Amino acid sequence: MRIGELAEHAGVHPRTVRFYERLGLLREPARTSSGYRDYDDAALNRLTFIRNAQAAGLTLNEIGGITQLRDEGTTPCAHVAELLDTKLHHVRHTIKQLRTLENELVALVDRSRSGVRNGFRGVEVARP
Amino acid sequence: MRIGELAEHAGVHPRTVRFYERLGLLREPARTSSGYRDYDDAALNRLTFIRNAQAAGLTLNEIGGITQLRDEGTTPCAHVAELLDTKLHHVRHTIKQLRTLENELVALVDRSRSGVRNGFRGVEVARP
DNA sequence: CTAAACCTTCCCCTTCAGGAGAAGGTCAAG
DNA sequence: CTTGACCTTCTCCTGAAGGGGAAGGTTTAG
Repeated sequence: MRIGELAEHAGVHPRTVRFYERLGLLREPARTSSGYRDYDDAALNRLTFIRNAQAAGLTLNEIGGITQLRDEGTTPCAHVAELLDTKLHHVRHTIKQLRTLENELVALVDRSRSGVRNGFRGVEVARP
Repeated sequence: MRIGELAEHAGVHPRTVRFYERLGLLREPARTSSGYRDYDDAALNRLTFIRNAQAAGLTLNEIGGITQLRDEGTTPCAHVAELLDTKLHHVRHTIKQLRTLENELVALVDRSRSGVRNGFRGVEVARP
């Protein structure tokens, strides 16, 4: 498929696809005889992964590290393994924090809905 | 208190305090005779509010909207409730994404570990 | 065949959330 | 009184994640 189709499937702009390619997040695709980028489904999978990881709060840089690792199929360096492990701990920590935040938001929404005058002041003392 | 003390209490850099002031998130404080910013506890409360709201996923712009409404005296409970509700949905979505990412990372860490054990250490890899 | 709708590369612009450094004034301790 | 830590304004820089338009080539529908 061409870049426009790929982009539409993933819900991004074609520019973004080229941008990711430039960053090394997407591999350079095949080209048609006229020079157009020609993608397969694997590219769509990867683009979707990038979007999901990004939505989860990873930077493109971090995502690049992970996809590179996936590409290589093996992780030759213990240093990289440590890095991944650190990232995993970080992700788990973030999940915990977000759960706490979720509860606080529920409480805040309830309070401001029920017309409490100080409804949003609670945010001031909330500790995310 | 002076800007350094305020900043330290809130865990930010003095530059950040001035930055928030410039954006209108913090009101211009009193000044000492020599021109130093002179903050009271209300400023610390507000700065803490900004940090918490930011941690909750609000942009500085959104936070500015809230604080401005608060300054005007109107109690925008409905508006804030809506904002918080949107953020709540966002947080829940992010948690889901992070769970997926967690699984992905677990798999990568496993592979990474077994790769090291299987003697692929000699393969050189660029440090991410 | 022609026009619209794609695609290409190139290079500069934008927004967000600050950070850096310069050049100078002030305050507290020794 | 001097030194170091802190403060002031000013202007510019960074980095992340793209967006925009120019100038041109390609494809496809009518």
